[in-house]
Amino acid sequence: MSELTKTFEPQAIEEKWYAYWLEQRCFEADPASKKPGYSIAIPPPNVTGVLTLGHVLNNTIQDILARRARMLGKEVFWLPGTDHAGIATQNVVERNLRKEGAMKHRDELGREALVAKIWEWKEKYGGIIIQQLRKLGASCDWRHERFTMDAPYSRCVQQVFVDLYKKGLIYRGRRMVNWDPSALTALSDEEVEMKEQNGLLYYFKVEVVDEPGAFLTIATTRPETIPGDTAIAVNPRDPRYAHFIGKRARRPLPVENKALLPIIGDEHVEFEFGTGVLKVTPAHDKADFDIGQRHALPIVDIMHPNGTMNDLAGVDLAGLDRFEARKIAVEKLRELGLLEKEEPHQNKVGYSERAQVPIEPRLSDQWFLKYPSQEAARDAVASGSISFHPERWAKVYDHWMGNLQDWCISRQLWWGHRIPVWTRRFESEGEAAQIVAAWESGKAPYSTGGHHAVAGDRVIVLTSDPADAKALAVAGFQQDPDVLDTWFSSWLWPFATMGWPAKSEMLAKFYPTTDLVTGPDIIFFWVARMIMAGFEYMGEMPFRNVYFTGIIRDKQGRKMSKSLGNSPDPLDLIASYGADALRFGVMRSAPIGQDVLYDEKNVELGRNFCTKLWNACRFRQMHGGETEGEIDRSLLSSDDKWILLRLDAAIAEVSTALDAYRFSDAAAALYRFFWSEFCDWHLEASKAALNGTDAARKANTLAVLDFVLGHLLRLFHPFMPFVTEELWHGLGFSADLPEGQGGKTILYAHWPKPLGADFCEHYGIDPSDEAFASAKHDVVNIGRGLRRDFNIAASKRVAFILRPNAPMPDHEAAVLKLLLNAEELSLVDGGWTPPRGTPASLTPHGELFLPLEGLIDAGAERERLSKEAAKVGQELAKVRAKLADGHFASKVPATVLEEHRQRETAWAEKLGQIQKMQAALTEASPSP
RNA sequence: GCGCGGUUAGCUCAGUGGUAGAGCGCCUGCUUCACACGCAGGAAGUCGCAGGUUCGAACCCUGCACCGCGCACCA
Repeated sequence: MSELTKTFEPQAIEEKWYAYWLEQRCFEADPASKKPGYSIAIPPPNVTGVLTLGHVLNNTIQDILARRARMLGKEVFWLPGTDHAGIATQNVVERNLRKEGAMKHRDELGREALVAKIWEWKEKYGGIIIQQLRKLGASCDWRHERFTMDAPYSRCVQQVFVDLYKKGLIYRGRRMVNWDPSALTALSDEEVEMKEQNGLLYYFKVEVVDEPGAFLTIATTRPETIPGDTAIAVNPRDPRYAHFIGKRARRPLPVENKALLPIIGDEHVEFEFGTGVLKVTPAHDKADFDIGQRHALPIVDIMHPNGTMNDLAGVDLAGLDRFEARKIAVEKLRELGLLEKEEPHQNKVGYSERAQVPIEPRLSDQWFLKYPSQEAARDAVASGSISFHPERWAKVYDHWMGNLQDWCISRQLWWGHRIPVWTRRFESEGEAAQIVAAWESGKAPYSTGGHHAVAGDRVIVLTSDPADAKALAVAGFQQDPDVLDTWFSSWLWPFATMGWPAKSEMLAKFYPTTDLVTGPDIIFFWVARMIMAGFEYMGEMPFRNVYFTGIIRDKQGRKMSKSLGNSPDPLDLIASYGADALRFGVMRSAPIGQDVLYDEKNVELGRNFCTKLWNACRFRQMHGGETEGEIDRSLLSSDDKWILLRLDAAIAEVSTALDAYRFSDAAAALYRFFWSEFCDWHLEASKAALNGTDAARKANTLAVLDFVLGHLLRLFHPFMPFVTEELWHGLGFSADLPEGQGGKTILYAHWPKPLGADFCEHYGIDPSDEAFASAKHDVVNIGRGLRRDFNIAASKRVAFILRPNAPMPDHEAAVLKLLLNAEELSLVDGGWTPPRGTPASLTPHGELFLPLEGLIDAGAERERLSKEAAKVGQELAKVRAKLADGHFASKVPATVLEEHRQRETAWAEKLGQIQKMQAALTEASPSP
């Protein structure tokens, strides 16, 4: 037991204990343990990332879950790691290389050199966020840190690709995809964010050449794509236009190629929108592409991949950016006299989630996946086998699962898992078949587990074995240049990190994981896909519970962002307030299922709270004595019993809240119990005995304090690991405990159980004891109220007189005296009459008087009493009115009726008392 | 358009049928021997609006308004 310093300095103890925990190997999970397993796989942060408040929220929750599970006797495995985050990481490194002048464009470096540069960068900076998590106190098993591009992990990814291909679920196809013209890659539907745009709707007319003099007016938001139009469509049921179907119209742009377009009928066209006439651009719009397919229309692609117009767009537009081209196209239409009007129009445009540029629908060859194990994945959540918190996200999940679109998994990037597909074109189909036949009877240029297929004169080989690459190259095969969507690797996270495809002992012990803590924004990207992968490859769900955090916003409710500068650095906050303060502050303000409005005030509150805890423990320590002495039931005061009952309630409340993932409720319960109940009442009350002369009573009071603190520190530990560990040792709680139960560290101290009936019986604690102590609190509050009403400074020590309803033991009265800051508290019997006009108030323990020794201000007392009488009279009238209502008396449940009657009695008694005092006052000094 | 949240004190939020709550902020007093990162007090709310159910509604039902977020191929 070392002496606690006067002020709490978090920085010193944080470092000390984290090092201690690592050295003692406290976070290391043993798959051979007999204890029940508990596991969490961290949502791997982007390897380029730095810690944000979002990470703080997310990882604090995981740490609370992990630490509590440890205290509950589980074998805990919290798996840490990072994600290679394809586009984001490649962007960051490319930007840095350009800034350094190392390159202007990635083509200068070439694929291999750039990827090498990114690895270099990753080795140098990729550990930052991991180090930061340690500062926060995260109790991860660092021996198992994983990265989604570790060699074994990469192999898992490619093996899954090969397997899904063999199952016919992965295919290559020429389809409309979401094209990011800035990153020059395809994206999945989920990576496209729809944004409201204030744009213009342009009305222009086209001449119907087969009906001289007839024109059709078309409304479009994208006039720059006119050169790519290959038809005009109307709804065949539209009487205005049906008769034009089959005729031809002249496309106005490009001016040098005014092609004739067929007018076709298609149900897709809405009557009401615009003019009801649609220009069809199969190469640049998904819906138009579908129409094109239905009508076998040609596809004219008028754009380069980077979003600039190509030669097919015509001389006026070629080379221009698509938005610049829009302006020019409009000008041209105006010059041609074909532009009728333009009107403001609000529409939604897909943006690349990352690059924040508008997506261009583009026809390209990509790899697609039909999701596996859809049914099992959907059922698991619908049936509650996997439970979502808050539950409402299950509905969102279910809706998405019911409308699954094939997943575009190829990306035209360099950083990521290379698609494990090699192809070679042969002279003829015959030669291809011959080669393959030779492989089938002899030696193929790839290892077992690989797979090949023939498509005409092309032979395709899939293999996940990195050693095969050379052999295939020698055999003249070329690997697909694309990489896989990052999420195609992260969806394997819960098992690819634990040794899969081997049947590892980690998997046996810790799969499925227990809890997943993540944001609802990646419910489709990650959560849903992990569930499908889990069922497909492990035959089982990847996790049992999913807790969705809110999003951290600033005080004004805006998302945190670098550009707004409203995103504080958690490390700065830890430096100035301490990690425990940050954790507790954030958790206290993060209600389940709601966004968190971040305010530094919350961290300040956390800091104040840690300091208060520190000082309460110092207070205990300053009174010396033995740690955790025997509690003698015969010496328990009502305050002791009260705080034990409150502790019991707090244990239950905190445990229930944590079981239900209601972290802010648990934090609030801890706050209330410690501050309002323990410090404000019990600690203050205990001073009577601690500063008294009765040594036995003092020792017993300390024993109770220790009992409560010992439980309190354990309840707090998951929220505030550092300060609780320091105090645990500082107060000597670790001294007598076995190593695995709190002796070495509070980490393994048992999570408190509700005290229970046996405990209460053993110590002679009865629920009525709680009432007795609460009644004492009332006496104190009323006494302080009297002081206030008569303007007696809190520091001025006055005498109080109590006429108790029942005998009041000396040690109980001593507490009242102390809390009233009274010079003296005299107990008088029923026969005693106060000097006339003495301020008095009825308390649950009897009448309390404040004798003012001739200083009575009769006017003030009269005023006070009449104010109080009015208030009490009002309450009494309210409850009487209810009771007088016949409906009420006849319909209300007996308990409620009884409660109202008691209330009536209480108010009536109170009023009678006040009236008696008023009468006494009048006798003393008749009102003027 | 459909769906999901939300609307309670100046701010952030608890409160799911029976006497409106907490933290912060504000105001007053206090350096009282653990803590001024503190202590003791105080002011402050027609519980978004309108109906309905009920003896009784912040709470249940219906409708509406406003805020936020998803989903959806109206160009």
